[in-house]
Amino acid sequence: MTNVFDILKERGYIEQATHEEEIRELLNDEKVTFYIGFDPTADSLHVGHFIQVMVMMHMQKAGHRPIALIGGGTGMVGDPSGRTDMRKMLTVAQIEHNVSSFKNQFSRFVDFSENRALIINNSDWLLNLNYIDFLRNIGAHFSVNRMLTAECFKNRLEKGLSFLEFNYMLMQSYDFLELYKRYNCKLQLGGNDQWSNIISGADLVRRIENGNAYGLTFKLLTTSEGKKMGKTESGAIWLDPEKTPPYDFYQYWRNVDDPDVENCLALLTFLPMEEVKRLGSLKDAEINKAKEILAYEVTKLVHGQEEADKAQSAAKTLFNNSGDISTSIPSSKLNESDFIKGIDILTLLSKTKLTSSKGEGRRLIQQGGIYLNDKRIDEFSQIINLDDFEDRKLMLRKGKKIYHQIEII
RNA sequence: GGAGGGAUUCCCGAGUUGGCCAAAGGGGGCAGACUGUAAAUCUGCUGGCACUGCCUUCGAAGGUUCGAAUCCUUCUCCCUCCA
Repeated sequence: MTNVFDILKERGYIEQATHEEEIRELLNDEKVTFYIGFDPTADSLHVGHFIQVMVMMHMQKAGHRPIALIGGGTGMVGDPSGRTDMRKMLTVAQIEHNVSSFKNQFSRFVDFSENRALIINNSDWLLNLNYIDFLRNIGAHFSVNRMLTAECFKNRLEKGLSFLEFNYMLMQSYDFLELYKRYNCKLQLGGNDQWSNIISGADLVRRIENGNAYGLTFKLLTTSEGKKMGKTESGAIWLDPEKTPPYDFYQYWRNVDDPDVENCLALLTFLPMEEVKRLGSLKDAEINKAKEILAYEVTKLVHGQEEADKAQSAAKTLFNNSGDISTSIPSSKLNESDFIKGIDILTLLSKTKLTSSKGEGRRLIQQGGIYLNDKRIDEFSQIINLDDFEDRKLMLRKGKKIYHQIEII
């Protein structure tokens, strides 16, 4: 069987390793308990987290034991890495709520039965630490001089860094130590923005326990231009279908830039690498096929086959006029009475949230960006009534690809 | 604690001899053209509404004035230097 390290490397996950060869051997020789930390800063995981989840799945498949460490304790402090300003402080209640949402989502991807994987909250040990003991036992091993040179603090040195956040690195390092002691966890994985925190953790385990601790970081999901992926204007792409509907989720991947297709396939699907490479090398309009597969596969992993099918057939209907109209197109149901007298288009647009104001609707119509049943609307005084419905349904479109179905009930 | 500097529309950032400021410019975003539901490019738009007009906005609250982002007072927050 192929070493999972090689698989991860081939698929392009790995960015940096503390001891590349040793880690490779370790993963080959024994069942390793490893962990990845997740700070509960929101009530759902997003696409950025998903890449870490993918790694967990790969590792678990190879027989290793993942620990999903939820940062109920570190979340109280806030990680300054990759931030130019201080994070908002979350309330204790918010954090607890987020922790439970995370737990739910993990169990969809990772098998937690019979201790094949663990989910642990670092509040278990962080919340009751004694300040003086902690300083003496842990703090003594950290050099401020060295910490200040760490990448994750550098730009914050110019912008300002609170002492609270400065401690984050110690907290995370201490997590590693605890997990090492409690579960013989030898390896910490994480996004590359965690590199400083990870090496300091491995270092701490080595100093205090004289143990073999390793760290490995993964590429962040970025576009070929280096921009972070998984964000849109309306915010992150969430794994929670309530926050990002499966159809939108599907469309996000359907629309990735050409040069990013191969990378996304490798990182976010389990398709064999030969297939990934073949799809990634398609040229011109052909690459649309690869994008369809990408969108379908990722949606299937995250939301299940049924939702993926729905999203795909909805997309095909809307863009190619083939396939079945499906419930997965964003839609609203309105009362028949609303349309007996008729409702003006601007009001309808804001009702469906397609536009955030009537002014915006007016502008879009002037510019020819609003379509009703595929016919461009050019009067913003247009009244919509029952005659515009076919089979009690009506399709609104904003721009080229944002659809909204209205159904009469 | 002391001395200075700052807070402007989604973001950055002009504007502070009071009216010509819904507020330059850039970024981002949205739409149109071109396309492959891609990128690049070009064009238009980008506070709200009952849209040739009205309303709300320039950290917060008051004040001066016919009129304030611009002047005065108090407050809040941020930054820099000093301890």
